[in-house]
Amino acid sequence: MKRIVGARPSPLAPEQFIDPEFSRQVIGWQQQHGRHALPWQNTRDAYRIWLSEIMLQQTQVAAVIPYYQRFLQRCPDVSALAEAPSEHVMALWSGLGYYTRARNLHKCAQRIVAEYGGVFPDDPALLAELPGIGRSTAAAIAAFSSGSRAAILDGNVKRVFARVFGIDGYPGAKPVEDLLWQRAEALLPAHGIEAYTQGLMDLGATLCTRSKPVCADCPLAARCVALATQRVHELPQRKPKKAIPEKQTAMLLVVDADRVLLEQRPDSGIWGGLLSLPELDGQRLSDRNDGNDDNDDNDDAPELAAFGRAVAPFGELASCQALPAFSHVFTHFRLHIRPYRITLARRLEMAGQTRHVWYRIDQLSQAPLPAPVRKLLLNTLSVADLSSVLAPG
DNA sequence: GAGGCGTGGTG
DNA sequence: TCACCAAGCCT
Repeated sequence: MKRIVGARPSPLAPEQFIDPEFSRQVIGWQQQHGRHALPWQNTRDAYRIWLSEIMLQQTQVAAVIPYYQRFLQRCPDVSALAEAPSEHVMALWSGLGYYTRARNLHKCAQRIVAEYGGVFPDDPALLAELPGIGRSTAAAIAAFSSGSRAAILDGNVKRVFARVFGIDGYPGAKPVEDLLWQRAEALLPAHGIEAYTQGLMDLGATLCTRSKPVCADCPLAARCVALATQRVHELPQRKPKKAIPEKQTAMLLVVDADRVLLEQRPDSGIWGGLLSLPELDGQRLSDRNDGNDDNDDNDDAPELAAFGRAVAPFGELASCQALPAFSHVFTHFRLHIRPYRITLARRLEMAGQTRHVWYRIDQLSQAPLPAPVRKLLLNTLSVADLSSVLAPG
């Protein structure tokens, strides 16, 4: 860091927090008790480290591991990923959630090839300019792949710092987050950034957990403000929560011979860029505040004519059968889904460009589907339709 | 700067 | 059954 000659440190300058003992304790603990055998460890391959960091954003280790290994099999390096069709990338991500990550991952791979000759830069500031890589993820990638000295500040670190230093307030609030970044920068070790960075993550994931933290085993217990003041359970302060809205939609399960009708969703919005079932116009994500629960199929069920109009571009409606309704809860709203099984008298050729596709039922496992839609299709199409595909003649 | 964006596990 | 949680980034 540059220093203007003659300038004196302000009262809150990072120098105030320099504390070599802190990183020594974290590093020592990590080497003895931290995690050393995760699939993305013991490598300096920036591609593998980057992929793991993106998958791990807001996602737990156990959920990531199978996706990570399958992804690496199909796309073993950044060139393979850059050249892969977008639909393959989305299919590999299908079920992991936060699908903008997958589209940004693909874009990022193409930029690494085009702008950096397929080699990830070491500089965290350059990494942070790439799509899907923010300040913290850039620092993690740089630290693990090239030993660059840069600070991370993810949920684990925020929780550890809030407790060890007794920091009040919601860590997502700007002033609190600024303070946390200041600490994170100031506490960086002169050497051993890899073990230190991994150690902070491991502490947060295995000891300093949100509920039931194992303070007895913590290397920072002796200096932990929250432990000393019996405030471990109330730090970090939670985000103030609001009631989530209720929304509903009618999904159309249109089957014809060995195919089911799917629709590509817009890139922005829920399930962006995935394939999903067509939804009834006017029902899609419309607000609904009548307080009814799931299985009141009759109250405001769509008219039969509405189904006929919805499928008109694809065929002539023969019959329509309501399937069991269910709900799916997102971070920010609850979606009530009413699925309907549609049978066509005859299928029409699709005219012009369309976001719709007749997808082979026996290929659905390859399709980039939202998790609840995949479940619905699996449950509904289990035997009858698959047998029509598999049976000869 | 607040809100949008998924999913599976857990108590 | 349900509320809450888990390695953030983008607009």
